[in-house]
Amino acid sequence: MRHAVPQQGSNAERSRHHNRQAVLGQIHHAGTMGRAEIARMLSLSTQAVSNIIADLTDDGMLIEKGRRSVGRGLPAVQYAVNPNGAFALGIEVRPDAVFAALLDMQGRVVMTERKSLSDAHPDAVLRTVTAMRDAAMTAQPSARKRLLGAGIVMPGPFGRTGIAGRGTDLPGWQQVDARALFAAALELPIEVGNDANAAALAERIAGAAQGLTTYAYFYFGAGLGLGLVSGGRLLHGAFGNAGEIGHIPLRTAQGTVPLESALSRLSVQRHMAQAGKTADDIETLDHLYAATDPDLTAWLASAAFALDHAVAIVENLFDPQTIILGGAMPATILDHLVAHTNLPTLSVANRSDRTQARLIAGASGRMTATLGAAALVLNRTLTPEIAQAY
Amino acid sequence: MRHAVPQQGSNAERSRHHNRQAVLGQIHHAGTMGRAEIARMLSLSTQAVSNIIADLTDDGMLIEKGRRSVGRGLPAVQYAVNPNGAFALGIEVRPDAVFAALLDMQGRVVMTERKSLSDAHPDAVLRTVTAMRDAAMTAQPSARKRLLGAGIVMPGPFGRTGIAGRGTDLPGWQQVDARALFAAALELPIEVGNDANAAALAERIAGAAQGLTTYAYFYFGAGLGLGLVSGGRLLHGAFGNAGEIGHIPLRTAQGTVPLESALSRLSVQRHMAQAGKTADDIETLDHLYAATDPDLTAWLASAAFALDHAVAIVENLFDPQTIILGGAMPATILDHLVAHTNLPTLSVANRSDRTQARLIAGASGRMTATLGAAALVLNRTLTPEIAQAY
DNA sequence: GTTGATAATTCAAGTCATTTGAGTTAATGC
DNA sequence: GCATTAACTCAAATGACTTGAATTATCAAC
Repeated sequence: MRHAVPQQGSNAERSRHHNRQAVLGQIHHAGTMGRAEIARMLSLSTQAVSNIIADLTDDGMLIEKGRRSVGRGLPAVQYAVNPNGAFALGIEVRPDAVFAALLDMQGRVVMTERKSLSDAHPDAVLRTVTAMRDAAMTAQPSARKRLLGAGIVMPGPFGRTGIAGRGTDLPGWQQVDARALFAAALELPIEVGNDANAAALAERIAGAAQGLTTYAYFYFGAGLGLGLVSGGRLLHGAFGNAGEIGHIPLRTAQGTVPLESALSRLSVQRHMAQAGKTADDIETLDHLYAATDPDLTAWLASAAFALDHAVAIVENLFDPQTIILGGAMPATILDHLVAHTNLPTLSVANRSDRTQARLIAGASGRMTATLGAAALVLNRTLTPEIAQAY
Repeated sequence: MRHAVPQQGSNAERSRHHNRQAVLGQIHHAGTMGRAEIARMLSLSTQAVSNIIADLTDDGMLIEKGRRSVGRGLPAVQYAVNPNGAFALGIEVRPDAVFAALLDMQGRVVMTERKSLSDAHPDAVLRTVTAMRDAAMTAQPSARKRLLGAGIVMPGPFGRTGIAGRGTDLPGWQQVDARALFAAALELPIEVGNDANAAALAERIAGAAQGLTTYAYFYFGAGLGLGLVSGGRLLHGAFGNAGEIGHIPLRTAQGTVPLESALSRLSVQRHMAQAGKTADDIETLDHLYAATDPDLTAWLASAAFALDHAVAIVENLFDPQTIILGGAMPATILDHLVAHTNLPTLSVANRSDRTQARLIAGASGRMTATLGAAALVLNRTLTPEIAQAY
C-alpha cells in the first residue's frame, strides 16, 4: 500500500515534475493534443507547455502526430503518448503462483508469464519475481532502460496489524516491509496495492473507466473487494485498508453474514460444491453458465440480491460516476449480474440526467489483478501526486 | 457544493499560494511552531519559510509567541495563528429560519444569530443573509476587512438534478446557482455544502477531529448524513452528493427500510409521537433521556442496532481513523449511542494497535451545521487546493 | 566560567521553471 | 489576394525558492 505523502511545499523542481505529469496525463486522456490546447487545460503558458513537450519528446515519452487544423489559424502540432516510451511491470503474488505482465504506456499487454510457487516465503518470492523481471526485459529489450517501476499485488493486509486472526495468506510476510523488499530486489520504484485497487486503476488506464475520475470498482477475487477512485486517485483510507466491502454485514433470511459469503468466487465455489459440482476456475464457471446450470442460476439470483444491496451502499456513500464490476469471473457472468441487478430507486445515483450507466462490466479473467498491478505504476506516472493535508 | 478544481499546472504564483496555505495549516495544526520545524515538515528551505512567515505576519495572520528552547542551539521563535487574523461567516438556511455564526481563525464562535424566515425564496433569503452579514460586521468591526468568505449550508441536493421527487425543501432554489447568488449578494468568496460535510469539517477545525486527516462523521439532521474526510479534504463524489448514508437499505425484522428511518431526528420524533409524546427539539429529548423515558429507551436500542450496521459499512469501506457522531441531538444521547453501539468484529478497524477510539462523540446541538458552514471557509484557507486529475 | 558543539535565523547571491512580449508561420474566410 | 485568426518560437524578464556564508543564542562538557 502506498503511504500517504506527507504535506509538502512546492518549489521549482516540484512544479516541473507536477507539470510534466499533468501534461502527460492530459495527452494520455485525450489521445492526442496540441500545445496550446494543453496550455489552456492546465492554465499554463504555451511556452511552458512547449518546453515540457520538448523535454518529454526528447525522453521518448511523446511522439508527434502531424498537424490538425480546426478552423482558422496555424494548425496545431498534435502529440500522443508514445506507447513504447515507457513500460510498467505488474506482479501478482498468490500463495501458489506468481503472475507477471509487462504493459506499455497505453496499457497494452506486451508480455505475460506465470510461474508456480512451491514456497511463498519472501526469499523464494523475491527470487521468482526477479527472474520474471529479467525474462520480461529479455522479451522486450527496449523496456530495459524504460521501465517506470513495478506494481505488486499481494493478499493483504500486510506490513501493519490487520484484523485479529486474519492477515496475509502468505507465510513470512506479516512483519516485513514488502515495498522495501521488492524495491531492493528489483531495483525499481515499487507500488504495492491490493487486487481491487489495482484492478480499478487498470480500468482507468485502458478499460471501462477511461475518462472517468470518480468511480467505484467491485472486484471478484477470492472474496469481494472494492476499489474507490476519487478525482483520479485511489482512496486508501487511514491505514490502507479501505474497500473491504466483503466484510460488511448482509442480513438475509438465514441471518447476518458477510457480504462476500454471497458475492465472491469462494461463495460460488461453495455453493456449487454443495450441489456436488466443482467450479474452481473461470472456464468451468463459463461452461456452467453457458449450460444454464440450475445451481449456478440459483447462486446468480442470490448474488444479484447481494449486489443490489452493495450498489445501494456504494452509490449513496460515494456518488460515483459509475460502478464497474470486474475481476476473476467469466465475462458472461459479470454481464449477467450487470443485467440482473435491481438498481435501487432510493439512491443519489438515480438521476434523470445521467449519461453513464450506473453499473457496467469491466475487465474479467484471471489476469485482471496482474494488469492492475502494472496500472498502479502507469497511473502514478500520469497523475500528479497529492500531498496529505497536515 | 464546491466544484472540483480542473487539473492545473503549477507556476511560481501558485506555488506561493500553496506554500502559504501549507504553512498556515501546519501552524494551525500544531498550535505553535518555529520556522525551521515548518521547513522540515514541508520540505522547504528555512529561508523560504522565513519569507512566507514574514508575509503572513505582515498580513496579521500569524503572531509571535516568544522563543522555545529544545536542547542545544538557538531557541526557535514560535508562531501561532492569530485568532483575530481573519474570520469566517457561517450561514445555515432552513425552511423557517436562517442561522449565522462568525468564527475566528481558531474556530471560536465570535457571534451567532437566528432570524425567522417567513419566505424561503431566494430573494427573501438573500436579503436576510445580507442583513445578518452586516450585523456580524457591526458586532465585530475588525472582521470587516478580514472576512475570508461565507460558508452556506442548505438542504440539498440543489443546482443539479437530484433524486426524482426529492430535491431541496426550499422553494425557488431548484434551478438557481446558489453559490453565484450568494457570492453576488454578499460580495464574498462562497462555499456551499450540505450539513453533514460542513459539520465534519467543524470537528477538524476545532473539535473532536483535530489532528485527524481521514475520518467519517455521522450527522444527525432531520435525516442522517455522512461527511467523509480523506487526507484532510472532503469527499464530494462525482455530483456532489456523496454521504447520503440515510438512504441505504436497512433490513430489519419488519422489512427493508432506509437507514435514516431508524437513525435520525425525524425517526425519534415519529417514534415518540406513536407513544403520544412530542420530542421536536433537543431540549425535550434531553429531558426525556434524563428521565429514562421507556419509549426513548426503546428507540435508542433500535438506533444503536442501526448504528452498528452503519459503522460496519463505513469502517470497511473507508478505513477511517475514527468515526465521529454529532449533530442536532443532545450530547447525552450521542454519548449514549457511542457507549451502546456494538462495534463490529469483522472490520478493518478492529485492530490491536489502535490509539484512537473507533467511535466518538463530536459537537452536538442546534448550531452544529452553522458552525460547520464557517468551517468550510476556514478549512479552505488552511488546506492547499487539490486539483482534479484529468 | 570558559569553550565548543548545536541549531535557528538572516543576508545576499544564485538557480530554475514559468511568464511575457515581440515576431514568425500557416491556415480560414471574405 | 488580403486581412484575420491562432499556434508556435525566441529572447528576456519575473518570481519564488535554494544555497552558502555569517550571526546569534542555548546547551554541555571541561
